[in-house]
Amino acid sequence: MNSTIYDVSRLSGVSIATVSRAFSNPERVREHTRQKVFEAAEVLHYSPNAIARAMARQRTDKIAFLICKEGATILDEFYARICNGIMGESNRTDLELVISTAADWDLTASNAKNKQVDGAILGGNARPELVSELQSRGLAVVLVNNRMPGFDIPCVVSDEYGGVRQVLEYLMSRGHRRIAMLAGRFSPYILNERYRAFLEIAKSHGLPADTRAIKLCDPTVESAAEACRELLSRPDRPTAIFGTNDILAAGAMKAARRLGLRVPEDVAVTGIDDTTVCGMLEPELTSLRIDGYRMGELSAARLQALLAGETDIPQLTVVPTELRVRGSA
Amino acid sequence: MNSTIYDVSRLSGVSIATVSRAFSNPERVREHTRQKVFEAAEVLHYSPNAIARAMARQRTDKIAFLICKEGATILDEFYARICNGIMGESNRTDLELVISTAADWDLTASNAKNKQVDGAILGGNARPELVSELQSRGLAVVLVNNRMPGFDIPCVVSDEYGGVRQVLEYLMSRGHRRIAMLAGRFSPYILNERYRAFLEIAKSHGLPADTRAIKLCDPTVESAAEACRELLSRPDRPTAIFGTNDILAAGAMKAARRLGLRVPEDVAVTGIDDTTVCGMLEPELTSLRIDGYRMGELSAARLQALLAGETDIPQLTVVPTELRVRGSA
DNA sequence: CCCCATTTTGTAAAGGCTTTCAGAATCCGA
DNA sequence: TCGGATTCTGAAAGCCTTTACAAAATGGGG
Repeated sequence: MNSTIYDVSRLSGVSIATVSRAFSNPERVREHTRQKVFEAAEVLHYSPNAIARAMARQRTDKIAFLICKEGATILDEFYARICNGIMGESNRTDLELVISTAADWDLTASNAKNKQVDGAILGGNARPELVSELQSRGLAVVLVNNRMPGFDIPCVVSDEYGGVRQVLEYLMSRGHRRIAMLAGRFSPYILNERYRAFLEIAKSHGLPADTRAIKLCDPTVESAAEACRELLSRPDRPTAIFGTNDILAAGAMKAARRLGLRVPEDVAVTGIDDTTVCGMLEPELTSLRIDGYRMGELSAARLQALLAGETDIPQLTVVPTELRVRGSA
Repeated sequence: MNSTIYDVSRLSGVSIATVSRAFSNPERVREHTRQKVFEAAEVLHYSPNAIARAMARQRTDKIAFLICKEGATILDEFYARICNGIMGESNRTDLELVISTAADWDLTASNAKNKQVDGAILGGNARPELVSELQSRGLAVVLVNNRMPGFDIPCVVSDEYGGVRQVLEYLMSRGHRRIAMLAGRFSPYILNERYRAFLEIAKSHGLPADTRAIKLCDPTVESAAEACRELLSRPDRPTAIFGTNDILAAGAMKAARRLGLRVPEDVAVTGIDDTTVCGMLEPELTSLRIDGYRMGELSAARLQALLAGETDIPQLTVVPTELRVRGSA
């Protein structure tokens, strides 16, 4: 069906070894010969068979993006952005990408083995055992939106601490002093970073921010609305609610409206992620942009570097955030 | 590193051919022998090498999902759902999935050739030439959320006509007579289906629905809000706005609010897709659920059937819709 | 014009599995 | 117990590249 290296060899009058080199190590074949080879290839519509190549090279040029997150997947806009970034970068470096959920890989070890990939990017709350398992199998591994102390592994994260500061300083600049954080139970890493940052920064600015100022809730609109109702019913009602993502912030806005409070006049609301929903809410939601696309790109680049055997790969890459001010705060 | 079929052969005392059969055609090897093989495999942590298998079989068990849509990708929640469905199904049937945008495949034919896949699912507005190209290359092709008359190809779509009817009949049951459709410039197929359905159904129910009742806009919140402003400023203002997706509906709600109109009292609003944003809007958005996940599953199943050489594969599969009534209408 | 150092090219052996074909083992009825 | 029909198993030929290793060609300097 498709022509092979032999066909090209025959037509161009050189050996298959030379054809092979013309394609994968052009500089190792003389200009004139290379020309002939490419012409023949052109005529025959030849292009190297990736499978055979993988077979011979013992390398697939294929990587996996594993989303380690209960329930959610690519449906989470933030992860979809990361995914997009990975796709962009891997496309650029000619790596093939397979996307999967960690669950799929955990279930059947055999399955995991079958998907022959050279490396994997683990997004979110990856289990350390999974990392060990993969590394011990000789795979290159990179973490995105997570860190794993004690592991020798490149991580790509956003500047959670700085981001929280941006939000808080903005709110303070608008005169807010009673600021509450509505924290979703996300992956431990993210939850912890934002929680800690909030307390530290609030404290350092002399805000009355003990742990009572932080309210945990499940990562759904309803749970957030419910939790926020409680917050807004306190005698010393907060003047600003800082949702740790846009969904929670939307829940906060709902709660406010149900209580007859106006946003942002009576209570300001901010989110994190800057998802598309921000522009659909009324008022539009002020949100901290986390550059998921860039995080994806960078993690793919790190993995690529790992595969290329580069040394001195940064163990930690931090992507800056940016506050997008809109009507809600 | 990894053990091979030879290791298993040696340890179990049978030939590699038998080991191979034990794994891919278990019924063709005697119970007793099979047992021995599996035990040895267990001990050696052997599992067949997918690359080598693909090489020998001349088949990759790998399929591609191509999103044919300018700009948007997996970031579009609806497509993410389709994608999820495809992932679920292909996981079930042990097919590997690569996700890509049509743009990536168009750019370099060579590239497309390199990704050796057995088949492809084209989502959205695929170019007929791309289909011909792929089919002529011997790939199995399936269309999802699109149809292509004149092509011999299975298509999986949602019941656009029925869905539009559900929405209109619901609105009419609530007493609405002046209903306007806010139609986004999506893929020609979808736009046309919804447009036509609206006109036919409205007409058949004696609604004053000429083409003036349909307003086209770009698929963004702002464009929708702008278009809707015009609709709502007419002397015979519509009492209901039927957005052809949730983003447009959100835009309609914005426009209404800007004009001081209450939703749903002064103007009812409905959307399509039932995306997560519905629950975040205030009031919550009544929307027509299109089962993207199911569409994905079914298209993967069709592709699988095609690959399995099955005959009598339905050329058209229609997935039913369901109206989710919430506060906005 | 020869010789040695360099490039360039070719030969042949993997790489791990599937599958055809033929021979070996097994089963069944008589 | 024997013959023939079945079912199992094994040897070997691919599948398409890459890559030592070795041979051939090329280029310069003397």
